[in-house]
Formats: sequence, C-alpha cells, structure tokens
Amino acid sequence: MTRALTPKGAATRLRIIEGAAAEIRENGVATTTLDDVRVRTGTSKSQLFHYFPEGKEELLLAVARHEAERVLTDQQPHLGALTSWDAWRAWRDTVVERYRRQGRHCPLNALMSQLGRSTPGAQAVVNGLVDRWQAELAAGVRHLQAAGEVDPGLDAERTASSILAGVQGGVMLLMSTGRVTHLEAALDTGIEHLRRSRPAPVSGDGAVRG
Amino acid sequence: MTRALTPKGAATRLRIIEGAAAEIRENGVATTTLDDVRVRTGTSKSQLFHYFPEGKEELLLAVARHEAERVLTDQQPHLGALTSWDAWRAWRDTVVERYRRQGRHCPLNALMSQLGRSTPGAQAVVNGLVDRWQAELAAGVRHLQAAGEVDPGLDAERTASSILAGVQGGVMLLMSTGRVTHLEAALDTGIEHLRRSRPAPVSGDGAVRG
DNA sequence: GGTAATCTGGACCCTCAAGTCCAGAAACCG
DNA sequence: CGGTTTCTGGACTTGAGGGTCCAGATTACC
Repeated sequence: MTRALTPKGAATRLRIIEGAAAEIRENGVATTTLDDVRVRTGTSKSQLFHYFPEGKEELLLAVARHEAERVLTDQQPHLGALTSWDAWRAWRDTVVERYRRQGRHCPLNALMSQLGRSTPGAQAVVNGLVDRWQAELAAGVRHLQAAGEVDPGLDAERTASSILAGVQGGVMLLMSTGRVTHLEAALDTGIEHLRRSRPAPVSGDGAVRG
Repeated sequence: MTRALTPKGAATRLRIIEGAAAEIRENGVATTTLDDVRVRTGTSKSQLFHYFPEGKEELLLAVARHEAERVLTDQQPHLGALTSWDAWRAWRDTVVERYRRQGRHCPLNALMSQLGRSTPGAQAVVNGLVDRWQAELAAGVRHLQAAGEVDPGLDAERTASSILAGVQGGVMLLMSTGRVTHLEAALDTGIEHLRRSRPAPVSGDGAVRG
C-alpha cells in the first residue's frame, strides 16, 4: 500500500491522521480544511500531499479507517466476550456511555456522507466494520444459545443484525435529538427479546428469571 | 414566515425546492451547487436569493422540511392506522419497499450532516419528524394493547422508541452496505417482540396465532 | 391606465480552500 | 563521506461556488 516509509515519516503520517481525526471530531468534517489540519499538526501543505498523494479524499479515508477501528475497540473487552447476561449488560452500558460522551457528533457518519458511500474505499471501511460488529454480536447470541439461555431456533445472524440496527438507529437519534433514550430503549428491547425467547422449559424450571 | 407571495412567486419557490430536492436525491447534497439548482429549475441566481434571502442554508432547510414530510407521507395510510397485526405488517412492507427503492441515498441524513445538527432550524425539523413518527408508533402499540393483543404493562413510548431506532439503523445500514436485511430484521424483531409480549391468555384461547 | 409592488435575468465580485511547485534540509546507504 | 532518497517549508496558482447588484419585465391593486 505505502512503500518505503522511514520511522520518522510513519510518525508524521500518523500524526496527521490523528490530528485530522481530532479536528473532525471537534468541528465536523464539513468545516475542516486541510489548512486546519496543517496548523494543528504542525505540518506543511507539501507534507499533506506527500503522505496522501490523492489529496483530501485519501486523508479522509484514512481517518475513516481510524475512526472505524475506534468504534470497535471502544466496546472492548465486553463486545468480544458476550458469554453471559452480565456480559451483555456490561456491553450495553459501555455502548450507552461511549455514545453519550461522544454526544452529537458522529465522525464516521459524517465522513461517510462526505466521501459518498459508493466510493469503493468508503464501502470497504463500512462493510468491514459492520461485518465485524455483527459477527461479534452473533457470536454472543450463540454463546447464550449454547448455554441454553436463548432459544436455539433463533437465527443468530439475523438477531445480531437487528440489534446492530437498533444501536445504529439509537446513535443516530442521539445525534439528532440529543436524547439517549432511544439508544437505551433499543438495547434493552434487543436484550429483552433474547431473554424472552428462552425456550419453554422442557424439563422443569418454571421460573421466569435465572 | 414569508410575507406577500403572489401565486406565481409561490409556484416558483416550490419549483425551486422540489428541483433542489430532486437534485440532492440524485447527486447528494455535497456535490449539489446553487448553479445546479438554477439550471435544473430554469431560474436565475437572483431568484434563488429572492426566495431564500439567507442563501443556500435557507434553501437546504426548506428542502429538509420537504423531505421530512415525505418520509411520513410515504408511510401512509398504514402508519396512521396501526390497529391490527395486519396493519403492522402492511406498514412494515411499505417501509421496506420505500427504502429499498430509495437505495443508498438518504437525502435527509445527508442534509442534516451538512446543516449541522445544532442549528436550531435543523433541530426543529428532525425533532418534529421523530416526535410525530414515534407518536404514531406508540399509538399503534396502544391500539394493540387495547385489543388485548399486547402486554398492557409494556411502555408504549419506549417500545415505539426502540422500533423507531431499529428502523433508523436499518435504513442507515441499507445505505452503507446496500443490503436491506438489517432493516427487515429490525422490523420483524420489533413486531415479534410485541407479539411475544402478549399476556398469557387468562381466558381460554390457547392458540399462539390469531 | 398608472404606479407600486413583486418577480426575473445575468453579469460581476470575492473568498476560500484544494492542489502545484521547487528549493532546501534531513536521513539513509554504500 | 558522497550520492540518493525521503522529508519539509512555504509561496503560488486555480477554480469553484456562494453571494451581490441593478436594470428590466411582469403582475397586483386602485
């Protein structure tokens, strides 16, 4: 992808990406100019184009990749180990907290709007993120199924897909309205749905709750 | 809001809004210029500023209002009469079809990203849309509750909120990935969740399905 | 019909930000 | 070291697009 980059060069490149990401997180992608990035990162125009020959587009794509990575890592370690109801709840809380803090800005969404979703590069970034996210959730569903906590007849991928949609929509509504209630409602409903799916106890155990 | 507008003027103004909306739907807000709108609507620069003195911002806001209205009317008549499971299913199908057709562009989302969500005007548009949408869904939930089809203990607003989040996220994922499965999964899960909440039949009627 | 408003055409301006260029400093490599 | 590549600084070009202006056409209203 990038050829021959001395340590110094790599550091500068990274500094540019992180500076641009911060700038965009604070002021939005629409108002962020290369000059803003230049000033913030203490670089010059030529450096920007040295490391991102395609110009702004390429830089934004790199920032998008960076932000997509953040989205997932910010949910760890919970997202990677959804093996119990408690783990699911911890994950839920982490997500709510993460986005409550982020508030009304969603850098990734903004970036995508800007880049145009049809660009192959943008496409790849978002597809990768969605696929990985959904896979983790599906794995979590399967864990619960294996533990007999969830109806084994449930389609794990489809359920994960629906939970993911709820999270996405909740975040979008948080951005738009400033209220976190949609996100909470979506997460709670999703988990509740899992819980209630528990198969009618074939062998004793009439209790509703574990 | 707008004072003294002759019929002719009103027509021109509307033509501008609709032309701009179409342009944005086709090419995205980021790439749409006033000149594009001008050409498409057969108007001149001075007309644009005559009808939208604040310039592009004001025009985009008008377009956003227009699109927000479309979002709701496109779901009618079903959204307004969610009084039975069949009505809910019809609504579900309408939504899926509507967004499948719309494909990867979401004018409203793009508009919002562009306008900045903090602008009071943009704020009002999206809040109005969300509130009305959620209210209709909540009304639908209450209908089912009144008919004894849904657990009366369920918080109708919160449930509506969660369904709405699912739709929003499903649409966003449709835009990003091009696949409609998330939206379908979210809607189906939401409705399924309502169905399963049905109180254990106190008086006979052991069947699972109506 | 007159006059006062609204409406329209299009040339012009002006800012801002992306992108280019080249020269010079620093780092790598034999 | 000497040559070559990578890296950096900053002035310059370019063009797009939002916004202004004013003169002239059209319409409303008495």
